[in-house]
Amino acid sequence: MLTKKQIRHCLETMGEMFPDARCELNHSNPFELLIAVTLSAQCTDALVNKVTKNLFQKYKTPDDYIAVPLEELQQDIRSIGLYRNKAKNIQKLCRMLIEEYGREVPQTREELMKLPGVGRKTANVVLSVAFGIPAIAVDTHVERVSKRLGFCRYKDSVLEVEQTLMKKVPKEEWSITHHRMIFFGRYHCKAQRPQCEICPLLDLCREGKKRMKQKENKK
DNA sequence: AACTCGGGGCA
DNA sequence: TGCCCAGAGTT
Repeated sequence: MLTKKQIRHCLETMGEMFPDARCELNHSNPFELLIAVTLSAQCTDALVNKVTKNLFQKYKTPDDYIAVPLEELQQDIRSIGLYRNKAKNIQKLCRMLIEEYGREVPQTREELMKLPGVGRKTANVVLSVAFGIPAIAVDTHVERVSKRLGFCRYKDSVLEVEQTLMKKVPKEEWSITHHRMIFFGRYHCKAQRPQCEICPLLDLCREGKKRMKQKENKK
């Protein structure tokens, strides 16, 4: 496990590697962000943005989403995987916003997670990106990077990864931290072919050192 | 903890 | 073709 100081160094380096790290999902208000993040599960944000470009022209409010038949909304997001369930969830979610939350996106994790299709990760993205409330959204990238570098233990659950990060990173940096780790994970510390050879963090990365040693033995 | 949903993008 | 993608819900 890395120390707080080492983790800080890692995060700063990631910030230098990806100075523009931020949420890339199209949105102009919390409601649109909520829809976009819900759609983004298990698919790339580029694809989500392609769909929401037209979607947000047609649907502005929760009422708009439930005014059409389910089949129509499904067709409108058809190019995204899992679109049947996602369309169903969005309509259910919009009904809840109308009936229980006065058409406003709730601003607590507990309430957000009551919405269908909204888990802990989505709730944390909405909190931090839409409302500026400190949160660390742990997706596959954040989890993988945390485990490879040694921010946490290999066996940690997603929730444990989040709790460890919150403990080791100052609150003011939670939001930027998850974006930096996501960019680092997506473009550099990839799931398939991590670029350890050119990684500025190789010296303190337990997985990287292991991989480089294995490579050395093969020669 | 394991399984399922799922079309598009990329090697 | 095969494999993965800014997960969530159910068993």
